[in-house]
Amino acid sequence: MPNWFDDMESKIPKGKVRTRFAPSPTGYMHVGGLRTALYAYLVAKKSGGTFILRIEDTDQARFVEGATEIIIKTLSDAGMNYDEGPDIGGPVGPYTQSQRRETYLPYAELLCEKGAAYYCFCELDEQDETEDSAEAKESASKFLMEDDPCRNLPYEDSKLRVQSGAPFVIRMKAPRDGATTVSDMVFGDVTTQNKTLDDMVLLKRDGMPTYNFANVIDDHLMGITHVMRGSEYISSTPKYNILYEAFGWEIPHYITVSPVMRDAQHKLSKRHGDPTYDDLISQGYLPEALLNYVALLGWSPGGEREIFTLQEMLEVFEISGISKSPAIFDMEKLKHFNSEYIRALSIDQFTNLAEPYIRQTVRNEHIQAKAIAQILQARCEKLSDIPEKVDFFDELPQYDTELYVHKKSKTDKVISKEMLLAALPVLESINVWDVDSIHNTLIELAEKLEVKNATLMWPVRIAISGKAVTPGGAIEICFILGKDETLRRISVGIEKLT
RNA sequence: GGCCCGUUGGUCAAGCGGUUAAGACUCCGGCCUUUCACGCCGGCAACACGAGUUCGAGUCUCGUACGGGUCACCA
Repeated sequence: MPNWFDDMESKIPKGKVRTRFAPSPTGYMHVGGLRTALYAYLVAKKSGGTFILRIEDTDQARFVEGATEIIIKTLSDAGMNYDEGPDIGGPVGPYTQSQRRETYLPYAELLCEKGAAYYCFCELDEQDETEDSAEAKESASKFLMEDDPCRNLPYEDSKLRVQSGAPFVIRMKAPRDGATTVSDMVFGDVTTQNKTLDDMVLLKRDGMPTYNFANVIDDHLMGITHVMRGSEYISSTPKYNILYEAFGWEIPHYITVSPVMRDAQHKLSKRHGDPTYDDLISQGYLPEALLNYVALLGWSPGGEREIFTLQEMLEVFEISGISKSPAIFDMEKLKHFNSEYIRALSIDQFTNLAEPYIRQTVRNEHIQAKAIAQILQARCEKLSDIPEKVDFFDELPQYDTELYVHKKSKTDKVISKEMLLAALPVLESINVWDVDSIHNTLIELAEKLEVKNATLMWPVRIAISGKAVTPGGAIEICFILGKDETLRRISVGIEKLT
């Protein structure tokens, strides 16, 4: 038994909740991962506990440059600050598994000594890497379910072979009879017959632990009290329990969450073209909105309320509200959350966020981004929609005169031309070009002409925007465009209608 | 295929043996409005199926169907 273990334990505060988000650094953060992180964060912080980030990079072949940084940045953008992690350290570090390499072997050997694991010298390389076929898998697992010849090797003999330099892996010696019951805070008690458990590898030939083993060791060493992870791991949990028991360690609380799906049969996956966290952000979704939406995929606070800040979630989050069934990610609903969050922004916040998007198509310096932002805010679902919505400010698009025909406003091409002809001189006579004077002038004109406001406003808006749908009405657009450009566009309209 | 898990409207979901089975998104009407949107009002739409248990079942039990997970020296 490595004697520093006890020291390690004394560094962990007693009686406090400790959770961890333990992603493998793949180079991106997926939506499901964000949700797992969120739940882990909430469980810890709700009770004043500790939230830890641990990087699970035991697969050396999968190293991705900068992947850890992406995870760190995402967590920080989303406001989920961790108390211990690879970049900030902590009492039970390091927090990157590849840096804890030497930690695992002694524990695996301890298990061998205790007879709960064994050295295995079998060569299984043939069906390595490329072999993915069901047949290969079947034959491999068949082999494992049969008694591995190494399983019953006397411990001393194995030890000798190891010392002589023979390559080996260490496998867990799963019990062949009895049953193991796992208590999960979401799924309840799940009982598995031990004979269905395989002798999973604990330590790989390269000396690195497998994911499962590293998880057990690190969760214990780091004092994790609540283990949060996806349901894909639920069937290996009985093996975890057997390991914990072999060590004589306390079994943590398991909180298993079902996957976030693209549709009824497929998980959300980057491979299949589903957006990652970063994709969504660059599509103009707000981190807060995404976090809020994702929280509700698979968890419900029970009431009718749906909008929660991270702080507010902390107050209402309950593990009992987590659902067992998978949830399908619905982009439409995300959009709804996003527009709610956009509308809740102050005008300055929104202007700051929107300006870069506005400037993608509106290059004219005379046009105020803030003025556009003002009329845009209530009709913006996501930021990336903005350039296309405001492009007409820069340049009057080519448009079809059919746009002047609108039944509800009682306009057709003939009436529209009359309206524009009437509007031109009165607009020209305005001295102070502000919203009020434009408004008053046009309303007066409509009265004078004895037409409803819409009959006048519709053609004006079409003439100055060239679009059927615009952010804001005719008056705001006239104002933003400025007097000269407004008059010019109206003249263009008159010509088009002639 | 073995083992494990799940199943309330198109989607997210509330419900914990007695309800007219919430709410949100989407969609469709209507109102408001200078368009669209926002907002407000209204509408369509669900307990997978079959047996039990019970006075009574979306809620409990068992089967069936469908879906998911897992069965790697990947995580």
